[in-house]
Formats: sequence, structure tokens, C-alpha cells
Amino acid sequence: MSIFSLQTIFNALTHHASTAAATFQAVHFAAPLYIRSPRMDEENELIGLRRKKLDALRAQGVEPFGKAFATGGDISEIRANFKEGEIVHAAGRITAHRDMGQSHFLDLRDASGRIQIYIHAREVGTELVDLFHLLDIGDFIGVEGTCFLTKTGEPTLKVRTFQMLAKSLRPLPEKWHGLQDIEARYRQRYLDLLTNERSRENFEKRIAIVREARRFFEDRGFWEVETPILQTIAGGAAAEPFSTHHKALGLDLYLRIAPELYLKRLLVGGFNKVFEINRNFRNEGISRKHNPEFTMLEAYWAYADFEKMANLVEELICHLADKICGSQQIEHRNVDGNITRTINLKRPWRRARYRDLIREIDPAWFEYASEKRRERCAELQVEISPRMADYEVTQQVFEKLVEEETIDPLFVTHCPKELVPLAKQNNEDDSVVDVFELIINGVEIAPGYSELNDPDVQRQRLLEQAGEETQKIDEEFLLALEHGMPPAGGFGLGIDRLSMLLTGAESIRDVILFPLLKPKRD
RNA sequence: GGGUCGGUAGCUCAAUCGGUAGAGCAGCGCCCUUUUAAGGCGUUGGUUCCGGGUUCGAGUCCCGGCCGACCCA
Repeated sequence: MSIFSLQTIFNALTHHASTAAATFQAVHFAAPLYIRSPRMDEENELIGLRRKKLDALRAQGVEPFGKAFATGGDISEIRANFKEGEIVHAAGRITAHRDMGQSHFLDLRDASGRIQIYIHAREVGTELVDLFHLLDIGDFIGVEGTCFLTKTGEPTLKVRTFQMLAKSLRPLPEKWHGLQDIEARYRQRYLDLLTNERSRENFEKRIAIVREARRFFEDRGFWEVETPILQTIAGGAAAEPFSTHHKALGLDLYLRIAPELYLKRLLVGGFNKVFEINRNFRNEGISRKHNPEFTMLEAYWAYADFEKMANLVEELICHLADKICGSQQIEHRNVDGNITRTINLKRPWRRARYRDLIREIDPAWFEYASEKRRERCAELQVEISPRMADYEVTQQVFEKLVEEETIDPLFVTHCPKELVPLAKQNNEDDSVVDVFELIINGVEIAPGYSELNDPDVQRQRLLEQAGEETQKIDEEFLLALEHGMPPAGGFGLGIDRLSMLLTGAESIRDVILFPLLKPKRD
């Protein structure tokens, strides 16, 4: 049976009619928001019943949306310090209730865990139990209770008093299956977090990744900086930006596609080790691996080069794997819990030259004429378009047959310079640049460079990249370079993709709390 | 942008060939004085995503739209 009887509500309303009038009026003046939303009329009976309980609470002089409540710590702490007979204070959300005759058991949950609470009229009198009848799953309450163990050994708080902290007017999704609807999980992430343990764990891991990465850099003397998101020229990468507008200045602006050009200005300015955990915005397609806004960690280190940065990123990711997963072997599992893939992060990671990796696909690739390469693509089932330049055709082979097939970490070095306009050319071979592309689990997760610091070469590269659109060249950045930038190593690490790697998420939306979705309408 | 699949009660899911929209959980009522996915009995709850069409009859078939997932671009 349920302890939440409608009869109780009506009794409460009748028996407390006089107090009720006073309370309603007081509440009305104190909190005009008590006026209900017009949506109520279209709501179903479940919400109507909760509204009635809300009214009944107020009728008894209980404010359903309470104020601060002093607890004896998180519920996990209360459990850890549990001593029978001691009186403690705990606050949380009611997530379950079980009645056994006149004995009522409820689960109280906070971010740290759950604890059972117990109430019986014999112990506290009918008045308090009647108030308890007005509670629903989802309500927040604060409890003062005595610690005891049930027959089955369950640590439980015997309620002495309680305080309403918040009434939940809508039913929560069923606890056992959780919220399964993928769309609802993204749109109402709070319900997903509340009912799906796995989802909550993934986001806890992501939070830990950012926290530990920050510590990692701070421990090594890097300064965390913030650079503009609103930019007049969206530089530092090749991507379509989002446009916006500053009213007072009458100025068209873009949301940044990368922070790179500003971080380098800081190298010019004498900051030797900097990093930024930055949100970037790219106005491009959405997929399992792409969200229009995503988080990068970019770091620059004066007097270092790409190889030093490769070591740093290797160290960082191994450190994060240890901290977050407790292992260098990352196991990805399907919904049934079976291992679908194991990624081995044990150092040292393989380093290989771009051209050598292509030659592993076809040893004679670079001896072929343009036509022959395109024929080979057809044979290799790599899709290309006729207007692609030769280096783009090769890159296509690389993406399909190297990148997507690579599971364990691989640093690809000596990439063609056409692909990377902001990196230094290699000393022995000026057709390639001193960079790495780190690939793990089939995706590019971190590019790193020996940063180009020759302003004339940099201008030339940017001109080549911009083509017709010379207005896209950031002259202010080039001006900074002309004042002298120390040689430096830099890298960018995709936090979303790293989170996918360490959590085993199949989709980037599973590691972004609020992924972009179209608004829902009829 | 293209293809495939999906949208049914608050939640998780059924519904045969086109023939009265169901179950479990939640809710509500009754029973049970330490239960824990409590249990037993009973019961409420539907714009079947939206709009058209075909049909005696549409959750189901057809057309259009919205939103999502996956694949491709």
C-alpha cells in the first residue's frame, strides 16, 4: 500500500481549514509565484495529485520549497561515520519508498550515495506521519534521525523530524529501467543523470579529466589563460565560423574556431608556458564525433618543439588514464557489459612518418602518377572526388586506411606541409612540417607542432591557405610575430574525444552534458 | 543535403493479416509493526509525434511535415 493517501490530504485540508486560510494568504503575499502556471490545466492526474499535496502542505503551514538545511555531511559520509543510536542530519531527494504495514521506508539520495530512512507513528506520532504522507518520490527533504540497523543490517535513519526542501511536481522516470529515450536523455539531461548511473559516471569522469589535466599543467609551471571567444577574424584553423554581431560597436564578429593565434601572442609577450581549456565553435556538420561547440586543451611551451610536446601529451594522457580509469588498458564495453575493444596506452607509443604509413598501404604509392593514385583509391575502396588535389587524395587514403584502423596510440610525424599551415618546415625535407598527429581509437585526438615563428614564411602560408579571401588573414597576429616569437612547441587535445576514449562512449553527445539539438516543435 | 530505422500511458515496452490500444513500474484504494526492484488484492490513466489521404474501419497502409539515432556526403 501507499502511505500517500488522498484521504490524508483531504483530512489535512479540512482539519486545518482555519490555519489554511491564514497560510494561503500569507504565502500569497510573500510569494506571488504561488499562482500556478496556466499549463496546469493541460497536465495529467499525476501532476494534479502532486499539486494537491503541495496545497495540503501549505495548508498545514509547511512551506514546500524550503531554505538551507544544515546536514552532517554528504550521505556517504553519514554512512561512513554511522554509529547506532547517534542523531544525524541528512538531506537529499526521495528516490523510493516501501511500506510495510505502519512502517514506512524511504530512500534518500544525494550525489554521494543513498541512505534509508524509516518512520513509524508509534515513534513520532500520527501528525508527523501524516505530513510524510504528503511526500512523493522526487521531493527533497532534510531529516533529523537516529541511526539504527534494520533486521537485514541496513543502516537506516529513524526520523525524528524532517523539513521540506523542495516539492517535485512531476514524476521522475521509473528507477529500474531509467530514462532510455535517447532524445529525452539529451534534452532533459537532468533526468538522465538522475536515473542512469552510467551516464552520471561518464560525466564524473569528464569532470575528473578536466580537473586532472589542469593540475598536470599547473604542476609543470604552465599558466592557465583566457583568450577571446569573440574575434573579428576567426583564425588558427580551417573551419567555418559562427557569426555574431556587437550592437554598440556595430561590429560583425565571429565565435572562435581556435585560440591558437592569441596564445601565440602571449609567447611573444613573454609568457613561456601557457595553456587554455577552451570552447571552440565550428559551423559544420554534426556527427557521432562532432558537436558544433567542443572543448580543446591547447598548450604552448617556449623553446620546446613538437617532439617534446609529443612526450608531454603522452605523459598527460597516461596520467589521466591512471587517475580516471586506474589502468593503461582501456576497455570499451557494449550495453551487455562485454568487452568490445581494448586500447593499450602503455608507453612508449608508436611514432611513424606520414609517408611511411602510406607506404604500408601501398609501397609504391609515391612513385605513382596522379592518375594511377586515383585508380588505386578505387581499388582500395577509398572515396575521392575528382577536384581533389594530389595531397588531398593521399590524405583520404590516410584517413580511411590508417587513421580509422588505428586503435592503440600512434604519433604520425612529418606530415605534408599543405595540411598544416602553422607549423615549422622540417630541416631535411621542406615538403613536410615538424608536427605530430596523435591518433587513438580511430580518431585524431591531438595535433602538435613545432610552431612557425618566421613571420614572412607565416604570411606566405596564410596567403596560400586563404586564397582569394585575403581579408581572412589576421594581420594583428603577423604584426605580433614580427616582434619576435620564441621557437615553441604547441598542441591541442580534444577533451570531448579524450573523454570518449576514457569512458568508452560511442558518441560525443554522451560526454557533452547539453549537446546541440534542434528545438522540438509539432 | 541523401539513405535506413524509430517516435504508443509519467517511465520501460507490447499490439498477429488493417478489426474494441495492452502489460510491468509509477500513481490511486485496501491489507501487512524492520522493508529494500518488498509483497498480496483492486483500480485510474491514451491527441498512438503533427497534418492530410485510402478504407465500412488506420497505432498499423499511402503522401507531406517535425524531432531523434545510425550510415553516407
